[in-house]
Amino acid sequence: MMQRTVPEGRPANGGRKVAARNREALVAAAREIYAEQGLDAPLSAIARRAGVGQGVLYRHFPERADMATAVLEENVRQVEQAAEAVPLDGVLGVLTWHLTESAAFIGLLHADGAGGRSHAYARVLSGRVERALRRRLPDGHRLAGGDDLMLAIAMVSGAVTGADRRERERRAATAWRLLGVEVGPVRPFEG
Amino acid sequence: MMQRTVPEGRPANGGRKVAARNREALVAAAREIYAEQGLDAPLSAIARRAGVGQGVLYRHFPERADMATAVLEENVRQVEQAAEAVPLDGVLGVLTWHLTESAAFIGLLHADGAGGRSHAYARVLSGRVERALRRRLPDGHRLAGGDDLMLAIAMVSGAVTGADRRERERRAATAWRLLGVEVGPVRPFEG
Amino acid sequence: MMQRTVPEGRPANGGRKVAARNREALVAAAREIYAEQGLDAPLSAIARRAGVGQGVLYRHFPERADMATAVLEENVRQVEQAAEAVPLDGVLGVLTWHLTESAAFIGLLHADGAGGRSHAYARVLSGRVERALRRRLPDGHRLAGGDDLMLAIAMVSGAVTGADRRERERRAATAWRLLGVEVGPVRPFEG
Amino acid sequence: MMQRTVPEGRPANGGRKVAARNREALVAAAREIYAEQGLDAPLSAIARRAGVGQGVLYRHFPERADMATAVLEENVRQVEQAAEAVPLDGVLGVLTWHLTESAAFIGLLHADGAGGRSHAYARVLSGRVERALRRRLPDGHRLAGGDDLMLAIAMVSGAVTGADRRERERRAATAWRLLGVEVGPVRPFEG
DNA sequence: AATGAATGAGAGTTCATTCAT
DNA sequence: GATGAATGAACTCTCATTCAT
Repeated sequence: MMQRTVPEGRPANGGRKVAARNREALVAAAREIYAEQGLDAPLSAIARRAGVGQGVLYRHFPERADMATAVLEENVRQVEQAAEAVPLDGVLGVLTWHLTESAAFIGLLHADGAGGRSHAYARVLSGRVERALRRRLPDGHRLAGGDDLMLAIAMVSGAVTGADRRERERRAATAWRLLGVEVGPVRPFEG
Repeated sequence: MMQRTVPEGRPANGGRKVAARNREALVAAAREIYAEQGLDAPLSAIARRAGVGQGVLYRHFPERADMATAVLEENVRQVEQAAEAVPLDGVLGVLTWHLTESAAFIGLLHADGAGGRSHAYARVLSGRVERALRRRLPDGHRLAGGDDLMLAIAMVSGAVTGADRRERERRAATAWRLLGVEVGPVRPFEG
Repeated sequence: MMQRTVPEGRPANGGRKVAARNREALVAAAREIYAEQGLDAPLSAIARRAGVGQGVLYRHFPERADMATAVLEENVRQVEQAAEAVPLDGVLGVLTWHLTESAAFIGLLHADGAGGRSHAYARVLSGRVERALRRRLPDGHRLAGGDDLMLAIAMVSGAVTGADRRERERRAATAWRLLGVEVGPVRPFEG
Repeated sequence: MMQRTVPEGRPANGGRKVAARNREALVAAAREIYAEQGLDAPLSAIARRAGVGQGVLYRHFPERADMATAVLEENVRQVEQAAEAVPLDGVLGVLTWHLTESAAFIGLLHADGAGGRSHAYARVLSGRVERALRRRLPDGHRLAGGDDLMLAIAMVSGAVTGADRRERERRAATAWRLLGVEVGPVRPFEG
């Protein structure tokens, strides 16, 4: 049988299927790179890690923040799913896991906005986190009033920033304790 | 290759007297720029704001972090002075003022960075803040144990980041309340 | 801080086809600039002469020495080709031509520098020159022993540096005479 | 007895004696720094090593090359003194010692001149070396004709550049051997 | 649609040189 | 005369973003 040769110099164009796969690969790569290098990591590093060209990255995420937002989006979705399934302390455990693992979570919820599309979207995501938690929040809970809930999250986030992975988890635990809040096991949500 | 400089029409060289003035101008400029743009602001912006050449900045602050450390140092000194004069809630008020005013405060105390001279110094400053507060901390205070004290500060800092000035102050108050800690008036220390 | 680029009125992006052409242009420009200004010439001068942006230079030659090595590589190839075709005195003529034309030649073969990738490669090239010459070197030739051969080349190079073009050629001739070695016509190798 | 205090902020002004001492210190420092870092070493390093301000350096050596020339001048004087006292092979030994020790020697004799005062002076020094050697050169010596003598020196210089100290000495010996010239012990001239 | 090279604006850093004190 | 700070141009290197193929 003859060997079919791939025409040289013409990169494969996989069509729609590949496009979706690329998007996922980019988000996954971004999650890793952000964790390793922080949110300021060069976009080229993400594209490289994802195994795609820079152009693809721009096609899927035209603004720099879109990339980070996409990672955050996934995190938020997990928190929402957890809120469907487990009581408050469990949800907080999942949330805490994301706080300690994912640079995107902290960095973006914190982002002092110049505004812009993705800043607005970060606020949307922030609202989704709040709603997800609040449905599990019993009346009269310590954090039930005003924006105490989101503030507490920001505080835990503040407690963990700047430390290495192991230390982050320890600090998160202490921080919640100082807030007088019970937190379940710190781990990702698995349906 | 050697550097070839064109020495035409050079502005006056202020001489030795201006050295101290320049240093102060740089620190003041850095405080402003950090507040506006964050700790990653370009050094050139600081030099420009201070009205000096880039070389002057490097003479006074050979490493990037030295600049931020100098700002931090001033903040810490005020906290220490407050701790000499007023009781805990007052000191926390001064501390909180710095947390809400100065981007350099926590970013630096917290950085678990690569090490290096100024990282070590940041730890020294961190220790000084802790000692200053602890001497005013009654036994059995909520934050008396372990590193609860510094962690609480980091938490308030986390609560505060990303908001505008007015909002920052409100959030700081709420954050301390969530921690169950009484805080005096939020203001700079004036001997 | 992130890099903010102003993308106004950007010149055309030549696309992938120009890559090879750019590389060649850079090597050619480097050859000229090195000859004019020495191996320490600013890389920006090379990029400018080649008519490309600085980034292109770095893409093709990530380390400073890579650029010089590329020039050297071409020189060495010519010597090797000459060694395939003509007897010793002819090869030495070609070699001498490169010594008198190209600043990159000895500066690089000689650098006992810190090591690093391109230093290693320089040694490879040095070995290739030596082998190319040695295959044409009759037993018992004056330069047959030890590293006499490469040392002699370094000596001629030393004789030649610092003079203008015409003078260089004269000195090279004298230098070889002092070494008691017969050299053919000094000229580039043309297949 | 009262302690006499040195008036602060007024650097001692030692008068003429100190000026001479400073000049010597600078030349000595330059010799060291050049040996360590090459002729492109920052002038500030030389001033620092000499323990004087940058201004003093410029007072004594207004042009960059003046500094290097001063070092070279001393080298040349030693060769001249040797030529008064010992036969050719001894003088060549002293010369070789300088070639292997002193970056200034090689670099400057080689300097492809833009011209300028110190380039001219380098030629003067070059002439002095030649005359010093020639008076010891028997008629009919290998290097007696034309500029063979200086060319041979340049060749040895070329042989040694780029190697580390120990290697330089070995190469110098081989180089002189290839030139068929007998050389005495390689060492500085001590009256 | 994907690729990956090109572009060029900065950011960081280093020094030669001047000059008030 | 000496000191050493100031100046700022020049150089290296990095990326965000575009775009021919």
